Amino acid sequence: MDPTRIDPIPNPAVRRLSLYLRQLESFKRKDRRTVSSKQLGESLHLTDAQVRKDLAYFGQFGHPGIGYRVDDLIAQVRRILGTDKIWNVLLVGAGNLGRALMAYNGFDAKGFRLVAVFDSDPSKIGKRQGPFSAEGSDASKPKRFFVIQPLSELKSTVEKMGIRLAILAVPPDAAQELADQCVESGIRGLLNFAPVSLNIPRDIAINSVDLAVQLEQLSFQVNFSPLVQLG
Amino acid sequence: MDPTRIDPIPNPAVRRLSLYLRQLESFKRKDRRTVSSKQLGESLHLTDAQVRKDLAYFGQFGHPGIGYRVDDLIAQVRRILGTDKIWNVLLVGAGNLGRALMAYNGFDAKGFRLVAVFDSDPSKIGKRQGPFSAEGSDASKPKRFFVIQPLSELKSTVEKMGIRLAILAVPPDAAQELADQCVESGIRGLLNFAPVSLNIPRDIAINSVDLAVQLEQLSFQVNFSPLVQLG
DNA sequence: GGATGTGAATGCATTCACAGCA
DNA sequence: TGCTGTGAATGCATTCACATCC
Repeated sequence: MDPTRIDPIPNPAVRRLSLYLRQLESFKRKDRRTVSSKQLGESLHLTDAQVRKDLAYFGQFGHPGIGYRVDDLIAQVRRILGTDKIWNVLLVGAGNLGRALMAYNGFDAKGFRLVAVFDSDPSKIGKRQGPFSAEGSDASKPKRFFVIQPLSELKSTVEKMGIRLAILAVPPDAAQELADQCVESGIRGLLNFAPVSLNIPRDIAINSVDLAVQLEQLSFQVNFSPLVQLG
Repeated sequence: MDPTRIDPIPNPAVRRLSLYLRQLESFKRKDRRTVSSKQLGESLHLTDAQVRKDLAYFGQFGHPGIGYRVDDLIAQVRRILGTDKIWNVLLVGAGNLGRALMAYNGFDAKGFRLVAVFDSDPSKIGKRQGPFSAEGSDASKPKRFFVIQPLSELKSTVEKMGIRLAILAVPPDAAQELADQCVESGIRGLLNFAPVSLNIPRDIAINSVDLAVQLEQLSFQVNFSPLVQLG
């Protein structure tokens, strides 16, 4: 009817896209040149049909009789996910988790760069965190460090550095208030580690990681998965 | 046909159960005595029908005209998730993320207790980590610390302490090998923070958290959500 | 009135199965 | 032969709508 109507893309397909990318990068490290939907699927415990359908939502990337060329597909998936360009990311919260995130240096290879850290605790403002050296990785890499900024500088920093993504690693009580400040400052996507449900405008992307929730899921599965039939 | 056949429980329903619990605990802190499916749903951006159906998979917990009694429902959901009893949890990996997890003290209130930490790095073995004091929380609480154990003690510790859950916070290259060791030691559920797809037996529960995947999902949504129609 | 629990209806996502291409 | 891309069929999950109860 409406020719401008685009086929809806299943959310689960987008989630799997990230897994395909991760797996493809692993294949590339092993110098694999091509991979079939069957092989890619098996490595992730998915069916070949699932893999083909997911990728086909976004274009025709495969070659009948051959499979998918690893390099090409990596480039395509990065483009689709938007990580072919670098995203500047900020962090709110310089507590235990925040420090672990600052020290984590797997961001850059994935297209994300942590560029600023904020905290509301006056005793932390202005303090330098780092330098962080890569654990178990090339020690000759340039060491990074961060100077903790006050929230009063949030908006200006977001604008100055063109930051669109924020990671929230703060106590639960403070999370909503700080999420609001991020949104007001122009942030377009939030990764929330606080164990609370945040209210944010519909046009802002959000993703939450709650450690307790993850463990509870394991608890349930370990206890009851053999007894109750899971769907 | 088969009277022993139990209605399959949708996986998404189990995931939401954890969110209901979190939200109910928040309502309890605000001294709410009862809550309706509509109110609980709105706080999590879900429909009331969704909430009722999810809870009804597990029993009849509500009261027509009243709603759900907060205390009762908390107890029921905890029982369903299996967190009415304490789970001993071990951690593999005393790196940056591992240290953040050791310092995190939100476990206990949720029914999980971190009781042992392992690392393969000989220079870390025997070292004490901590004491950890609760940030922004009651400083009078007993301070905890951990002595890093070698992997050779994994199995005996799992057996001695009745540990069934493990958190894997290790580099990607080591993750599969260490997951295997956990399984061999009797671990029944794994929470994996390494950015790799693990192969484990079907009867072992697994849950993975990959920071890059989370950020990629945001990247996609921010870039294309207004353009492409998401399902 | 105000709320639950639940079959029935709808809407999504996955899988099947096969035409078509290298 | 080996593999993709894709309509059609199936299987799940969500929503509707209403009988039922406080």
